[in-house]
Amino acid sequence: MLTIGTLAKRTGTKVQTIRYYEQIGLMPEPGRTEGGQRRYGNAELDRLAFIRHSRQLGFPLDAIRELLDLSDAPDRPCHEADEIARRQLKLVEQRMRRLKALRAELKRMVKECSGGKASQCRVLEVLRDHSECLTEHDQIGT
Amino acid sequence: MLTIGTLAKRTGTKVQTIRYYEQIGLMPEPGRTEGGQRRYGNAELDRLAFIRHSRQLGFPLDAIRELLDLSDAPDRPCHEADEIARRQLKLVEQRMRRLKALRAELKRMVKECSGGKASQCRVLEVLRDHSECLTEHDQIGT
DNA sequence: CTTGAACCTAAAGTTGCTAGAGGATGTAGC
DNA sequence: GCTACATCCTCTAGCAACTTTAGGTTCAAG
Repeated sequence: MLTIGTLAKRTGTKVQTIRYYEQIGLMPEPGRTEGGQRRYGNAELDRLAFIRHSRQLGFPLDAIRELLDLSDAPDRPCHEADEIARRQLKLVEQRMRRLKALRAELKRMVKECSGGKASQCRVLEVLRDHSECLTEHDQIGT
Repeated sequence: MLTIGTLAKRTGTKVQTIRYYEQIGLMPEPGRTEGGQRRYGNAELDRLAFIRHSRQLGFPLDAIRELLDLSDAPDRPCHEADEIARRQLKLVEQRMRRLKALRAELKRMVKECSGGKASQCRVLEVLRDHSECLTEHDQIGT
């Protein structure tokens, strides 16, 4: 019988995150002690490890939910899992391309910083000027 | 005199986002018409362009705030701006390294999918198994 | 039996926006 | 001057995926 803290340590998750996963139905409601504390078994440990590994690969929680469902139903065809993975791969490659462009521009900025006053600073100048960059008006970050 | 919609179009921002920037103090409170609609000048257009370009480079709003302050004080030494840019560059490089590892693992998963049933699916198997991957217990996504 | 680490719930905060409701304004054409 | 109607306004809530805080309870070791 594992406490939530042990589960957390073993999977590199925060305790609160585990409770959050329970809240949104990604982890099952575990058994409790008389005093009301959660106690887990190995099945839960495995499930959480699956979730965390998937998160580390960047899968959103919704996709993980689907993957867990598939994982629980061994007779269903697996092309759905494959689909999800391919989609994720595409996203990752998109982000990589974007980051590459960003890195190039940041490198240029840093390299050309005069080290003098803000008024001559290339960093600020480059930020002020859109014209040299790929003006894709879309989202970043995620 | 520019309306908020014009400003939005010119900078590739949504109208609500501009109002949001105003709310958090990143954009100044502009003048208003008698009826209460916002009217902007070119200074505001430039400022917004600066913000958007910085966001496209992945700078968080806090960093942009600092950069704007620097930009407003031309006599301050620019090494702070340089610092911020370097920090950002480091973050970007970190993310790139991480994404590269992810891509490799995703590619492997996709390649080895048998196309059969979920019970033999490598995608699910790989997700179940942490041992082959760099088990860095830290955040992803951002 | 005491101490203190680890547990509990519930609610709010984080980042950077986006979306919707419900209504007011501005401007172009007639 | 009047009517459409695109655009503007405020306010509130929502998104992902958690994290933090507050205020209290339980468990296990010594």
